[in-house]
Amino acid sequence: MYEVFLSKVNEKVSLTPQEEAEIVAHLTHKTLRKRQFFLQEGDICRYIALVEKGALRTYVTDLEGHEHITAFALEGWSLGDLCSFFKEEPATQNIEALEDCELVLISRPAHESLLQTMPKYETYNRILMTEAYIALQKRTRDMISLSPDDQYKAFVNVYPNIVQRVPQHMIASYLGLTPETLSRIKSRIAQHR
Amino acid sequence: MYEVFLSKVNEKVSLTPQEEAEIVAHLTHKTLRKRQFFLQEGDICRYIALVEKGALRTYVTDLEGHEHITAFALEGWSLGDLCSFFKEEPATQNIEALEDCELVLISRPAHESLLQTMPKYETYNRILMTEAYIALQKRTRDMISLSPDDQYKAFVNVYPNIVQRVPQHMIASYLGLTPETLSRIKSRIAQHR
DNA sequence: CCAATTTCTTGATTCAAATCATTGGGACCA
DNA sequence: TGGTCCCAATGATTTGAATCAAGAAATTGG
Repeated sequence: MYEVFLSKVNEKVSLTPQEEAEIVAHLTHKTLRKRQFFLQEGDICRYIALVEKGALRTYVTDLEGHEHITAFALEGWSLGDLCSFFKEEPATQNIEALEDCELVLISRPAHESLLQTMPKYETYNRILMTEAYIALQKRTRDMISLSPDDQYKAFVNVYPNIVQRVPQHMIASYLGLTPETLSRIKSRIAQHR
Repeated sequence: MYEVFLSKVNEKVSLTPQEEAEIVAHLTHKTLRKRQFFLQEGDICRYIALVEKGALRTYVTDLEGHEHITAFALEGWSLGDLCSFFKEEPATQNIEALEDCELVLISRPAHESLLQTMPKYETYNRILMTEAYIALQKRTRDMISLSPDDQYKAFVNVYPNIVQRVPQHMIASYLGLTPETLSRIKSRIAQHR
């Protein structure tokens, strides 16, 4: 039931069976139906989730009430409003299931406890955060320096599986475009080959 | 000479004098003249820097050769192309001094050595990366959801000291605008009060 | 299986920012 | 002192994406 989580940790630091058991003892499990929310703006994010199965989207709402998707998450990806989780402030992000989902959760107390008692867990988190930062920096760079066409091409290359599973207008939202513009970009790209 | 670095670490984990000495033994010092580069695209980023004094900008170059500033750094801020630093790949970022600078450097071997031998250093890094990730996420959210006017206002509120020290066209570049547009935004904001 | 809803595409129009172009103000220096 | 360079401000024009609008295709649910 917690294989995906453990295999993620084992990718970075190798755990003994005892350590695996210790971690599992701190985890809980949750299922979500399509369109259910894992987190809503204004609530406090009490858990970080890892996706065992399914797909979700994270989005924020701007002053005019428009939604902007900031992230997708598929199997093996982590989720949560870190700012809200660590500072116990109201979340600014919404996280919604796009398909029926199986999640593994870790609460703040469980997280802190593991950090205290298991150096490998802290190492895992340091590496995880470093990689997440690098990935986000890369995405920010692409947003800034690529044309919409190239952004879409990059997106398709990096996340071909998401393109299959997520409606086009959500990908448009993620890329900061209207659905119409993305549609035109696609036909433009199709032309030039 | 290394007070700024040590005080940054001490903010997150409190060090004994011995630990402070151990860290300092792994650091080096560097001065940079205005317009000198700390890092150039294509080079491998061998050091992470902390700014003791001065100001720098990080920028990337797009396919058409246009520069896009992705970050500024003032006293107490950290710098470097993390992707290049950890993977020993050519850097995609350029880091240039905007004023004469004093930097404290840590090399990859020194960093790894401290991670191995000093749990507090690992804890410091985990917290640092987590905060950096949260801050970058916030910036990305603002880029996506705020109007250019609000983005500029937010920038001025968060970094009033940068506005003083950095030419306007660089702030425009950071915000993803042309200098002309930023100039108009400023006069628009001045009108409405 | 069919009706309802959602999703995608395509066209016409509008609008905001980029681009192009000019001006004026300092700073620095011979 | 006059000249050059750099920077900011402003005006005129162009351009590319958003918006508005409509219809076709696909999915969903009863």
